Amino acid sequence: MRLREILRRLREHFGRHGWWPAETDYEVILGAILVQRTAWRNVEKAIEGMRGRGLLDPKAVVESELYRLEEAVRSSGFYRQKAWRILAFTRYLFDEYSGCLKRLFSKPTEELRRELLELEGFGPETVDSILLYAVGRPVLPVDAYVRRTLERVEGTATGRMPYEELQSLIHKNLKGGVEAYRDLRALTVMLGKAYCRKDPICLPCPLKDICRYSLSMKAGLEAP
DNA sequence: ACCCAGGTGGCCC
DNA sequence: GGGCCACATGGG
Repeated sequence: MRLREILRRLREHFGRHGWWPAETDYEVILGAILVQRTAWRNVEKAIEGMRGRGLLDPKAVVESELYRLEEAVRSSGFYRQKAWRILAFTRYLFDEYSGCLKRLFSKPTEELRRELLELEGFGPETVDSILLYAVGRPVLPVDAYVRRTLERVEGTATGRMPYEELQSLIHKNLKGGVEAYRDLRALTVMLGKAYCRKDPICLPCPLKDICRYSLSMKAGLEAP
C-alpha cells in the first residue's frame, strides 16, 4: 500500500490539516455521534442547537430531559437515536467516571476501545474518531473517504475489506503516529469534497497518476 | 421527486 | 462473513 506516498501528496497539496472541528474533548464525542451518516453542515447546526441550550457540557446533558436533547440535535438526522446515544454515554460517564473524561481516557488504548464499543451507538468509526481526535491515540478511523481513496489507488479488494482488517493493514503500512493518522483522515475528506463532480474547483487531482482504478465519479478522485 | 451525506444495530441466510 | 433494512434531516 502506498500510504506514505498518498499522505505526502495530500500534505503537499492541501497543507497539514490534523483537524477535528471542535473546542473540547466532549464536543469531539458529540460530533462523532452526530456525524453518523450525515453531512457535517447539519452537525454544525446540531452543535449550535446544543450550545444555545447550554448543553455542550456533560453535567448539563446528564441533567437534561431527553426531549430537550432531541430538539437540540434535530437537524443532524436520526435525531432520536443520536439524542439517546449522547444521553446514555453521558450517564455512563457519570456513573463510571464521575463525569470525568480524563479519567475515562487514562486507560490503555485497546482496553478503552473495547469498552467504548460496548456503548449503544458507538461503532468502530465513532470510537476510533474519539480515540484519534479526543484521546490522542494513533488509531485510524476507516471512514467512507479513506475507503474510496484506497479503492481507487489500490483497488476494491483493499477498499472493501472488513473494518478491522483494513485498519490493521493501514496501521502496519503507515507508522507516522497520531499526526499521520489525523492528517490522512482529514485530507482524504478534503480531497473527496474538493473533487466532488459538482464542485467547480478545477485543479489537478494530487493522486490522479497513482490511481489504478476509477470506479465512479462519486468519490471525486477524478481530476476535473 | 428524487439522491446523497465523515454509521450503527438488528435480522436473515 | 455478507446482504438488507430502519433510523430522519437538509441540500443539490
